[in-house]
Amino acid sequence: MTLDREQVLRSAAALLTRRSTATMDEVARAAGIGRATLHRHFAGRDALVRALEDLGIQEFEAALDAAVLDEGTAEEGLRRLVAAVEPVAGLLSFLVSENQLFEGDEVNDGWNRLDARVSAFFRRGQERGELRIDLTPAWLTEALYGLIGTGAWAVQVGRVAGQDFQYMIVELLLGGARRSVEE
Amino acid sequence: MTLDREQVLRSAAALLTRRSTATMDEVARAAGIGRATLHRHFAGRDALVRALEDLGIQEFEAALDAAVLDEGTAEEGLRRLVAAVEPVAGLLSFLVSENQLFEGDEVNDGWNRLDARVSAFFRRGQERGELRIDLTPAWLTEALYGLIGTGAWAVQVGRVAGQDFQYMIVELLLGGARRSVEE
DNA sequence: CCCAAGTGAGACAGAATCGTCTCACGGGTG
DNA sequence: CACCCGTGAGACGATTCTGTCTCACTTGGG
Repeated sequence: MTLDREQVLRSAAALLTRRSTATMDEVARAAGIGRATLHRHFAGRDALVRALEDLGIQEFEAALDAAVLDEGTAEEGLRRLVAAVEPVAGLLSFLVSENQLFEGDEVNDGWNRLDARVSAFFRRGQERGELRIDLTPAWLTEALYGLIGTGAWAVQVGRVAGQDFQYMIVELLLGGARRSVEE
Repeated sequence: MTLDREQVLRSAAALLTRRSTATMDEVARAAGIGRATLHRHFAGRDALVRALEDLGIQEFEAALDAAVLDEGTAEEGLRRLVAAVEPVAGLLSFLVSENQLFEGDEVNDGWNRLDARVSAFFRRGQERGELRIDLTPAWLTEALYGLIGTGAWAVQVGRVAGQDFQYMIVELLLGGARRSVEE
């Protein structure tokens, strides 16, 4: 009887990731609830997206915590991070592309905090000599987001096997970021 | 007096890349023309997107031709490709994200042809021993698209210097794809 | 100089979506 | 068992966008 708010948000994220113009009615149908009920819990589309943001930030932050980026090498940390992030990849990629919409009007500072943590992680890797220094932490951070989004989509359409998600991303990103002897 | 169709499409791409929900009126304003004129040349939003697709495919194909991927090493080919693609990066990233919308109903086969060319390029690189074989050509292709889109956005918001666009993408992607002695 | 073609601005109806409201239904609780 | 809260379904007006049309204006060619 009582609405499962989390389940609604997850199905909404899954739908909006594929089609960001989806109707409130479609979002409701996808969640298996009525449009009226959806409006009772989220006062309009903006509120829904805001709730998705909060959920995404919260889950991404949890993934960052779970990855304990401080421990071990940069490679180990990144592998843990990507593994922890995989279940949230769809939601995350939605928010990243959605962030481009909010034209600087109100950038969620929770997002900035996450950016800072990821960026700092890459910077530490550079300082320890584990990562190349000619690729900026900001770019590595953006590239990580982009690859996660691309990977999630590639898996969804069957272009990449789901079990290869982590491997593909980490190997590609890290191989590029890792200091190479040749060259 | 006569409408510059190409210029309209470019400004439309620039706008729609940032905000895919932009109104026909906004698209017209951005192009500096009236909404009526826009409708005279593109019968509806779908036709506009279709025209953008055609333009993007055409320009990407031209970039592929200009890059002469067959000549030289995979690294040289990729550098030429990214350089040739840079001016079209915005349009390209729009189409990639837009492609996710067309839910398989009518996949432009021109797009498949381009995919095949890029994918074949990576495969040749693998067969020649220049690229790692544990990352599939399909994934490398998707990753290239993703990084181009991410890079274009990062430059647009000032997170990455515009002059670093090519370097960042090629170094990251190639470093990951290139066979590494360590490991 | 005049005319034809293309354009911009605005009006207009139709369609789609939104947000709210009402009402009947059903499960859980006292 | 009866009550009550939350829900689904649908109606409703308001808003927004769309696509088409008209009309006056500008520009370039004859």
